[in-house]
Amino acid sequence: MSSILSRISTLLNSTKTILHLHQLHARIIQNGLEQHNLIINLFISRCTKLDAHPNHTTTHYALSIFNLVFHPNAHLWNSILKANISSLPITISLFNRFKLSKTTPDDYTFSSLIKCCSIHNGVWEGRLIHGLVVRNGVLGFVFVGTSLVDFYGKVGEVESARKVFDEMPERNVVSWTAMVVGYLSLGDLRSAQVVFDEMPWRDCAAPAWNAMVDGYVKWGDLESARKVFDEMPERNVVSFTCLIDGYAKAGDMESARELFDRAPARDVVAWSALISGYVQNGNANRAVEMFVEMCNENVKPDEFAMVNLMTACSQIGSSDLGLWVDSYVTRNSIDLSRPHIAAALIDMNAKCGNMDRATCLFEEMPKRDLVLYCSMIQGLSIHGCAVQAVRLFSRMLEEGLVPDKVAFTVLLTACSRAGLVEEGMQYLCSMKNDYGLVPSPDHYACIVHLLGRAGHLEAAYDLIESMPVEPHASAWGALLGACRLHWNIKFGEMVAGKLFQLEPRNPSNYVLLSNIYANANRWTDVLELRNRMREGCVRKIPGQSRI
DNA sequence: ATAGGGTTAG
Repeated sequence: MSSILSRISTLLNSTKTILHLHQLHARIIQNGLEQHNLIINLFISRCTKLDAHPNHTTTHYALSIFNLVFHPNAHLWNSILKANISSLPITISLFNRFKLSKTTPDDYTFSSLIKCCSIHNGVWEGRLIHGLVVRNGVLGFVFVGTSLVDFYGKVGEVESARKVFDEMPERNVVSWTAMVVGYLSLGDLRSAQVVFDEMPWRDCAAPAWNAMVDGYVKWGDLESARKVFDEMPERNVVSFTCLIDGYAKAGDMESARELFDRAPARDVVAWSALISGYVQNGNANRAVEMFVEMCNENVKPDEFAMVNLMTACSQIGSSDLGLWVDSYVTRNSIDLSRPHIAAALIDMNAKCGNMDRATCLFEEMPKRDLVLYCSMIQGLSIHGCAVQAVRLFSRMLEEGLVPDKVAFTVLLTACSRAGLVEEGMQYLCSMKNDYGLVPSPDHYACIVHLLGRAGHLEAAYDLIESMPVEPHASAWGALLGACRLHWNIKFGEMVAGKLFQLEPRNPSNYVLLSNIYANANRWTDVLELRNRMREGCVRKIPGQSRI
């Protein structure tokens, strides 16, 4: 008997696939061990380890086998709770069954339960379990106390976290770190720093140091982040990544790059911090180069890195590069069913001019959400298929999706590109009346552009004057562009006058008006404008014209 | 005799 037991447990340890699990399950039944707590426990633990990634088939499998055990012991109950930590309701109902059984929950039980509440933001459940922890006399266990500190920190009740922390009879590095992280997540940097400074064994608490660096970065205090970083006794990849990310977000790519070169190791996350920095700071070409370099150093890109690459390509807009990235994504079995990845891929194909591919991807999605629709509508509108874009918006409404501000910006831009005056005005009304959205200056600028291009300069002017929001320079700018389009001197002068007040240093406004004058052969006026431009140190930067 | 736990970058 004991030999079969040790054979099965050895086999379990080397189990890699679901097929192996099924074979072992058969063997367990053959030997009449379905009621054997230890074997079933090992089996369930193995299921949990194989279920690190989505589709919870092995978790369901584990649960079905657990349900056949008549008298599970506390170990087995704890294992099945841990296996189902990704679902709060299942965990709670299992725990209720556990309480009704003859066995009693222990410290292991409660730390799993609290962790589950903390993952799922179960504030109410967590408080309830805190009460049970006290009643069951397990509050003194370090793991239980630490889980509670972590839980209260995550749900934003840092005072409760502090209370548990202060009352803990025994604390270790992890407890202290959880307390620091709790303060940091609420932005209470001072309290975090105080706890961090009092922390014993601080030199061997890398996670706490990294959390401090990350916290200062997240709350915008790059200097303090740097200070903590420089004081660290030992820095690992994470430490470097936190700070690289901070510099990248602040637009200081030189410092980011310098740190990156100094990092002891470079994993995908470190590379991504730098690459996304280049993307966000408008240096898409550099981002693509870095991506290639990363691949050459045998660092395998994950989904996050791929989204960065696709965003960079969208900015560059090269059709060839877009096709290459598309085939790269497909070859490397990146999960296209995840909406944000599919959205990035569709957006990239659309911006790179590969509309057929974009349409194909869009139609083949099992489900289309708002973001996906917006990418597609924008793609069509960029490529002069604005009528189709507007039609797609209607289809989106038919599917029951509710448009937001971004959706309307995309839609109104499409209308203005296609010269759909009536539709545009209707959608602006619908936005206010049907969806309760307040049009932003950008939305108004779209409509002004639309009216202006169609030659309704007066209507556009009236719209700007009647805007409930502060008229943004972009609305006036759109109108001035329209005045140039129709060579209208009267409106042009009036609008330009407003713009010279709003943004006296923007050269395109001067250039537009001077074009209008030139067209009417009013060369004295052109000359006078040139002088005004020079006096105000306004210089036209080549390629920055607004039209 | 035997099994299981809390913190950590994008």
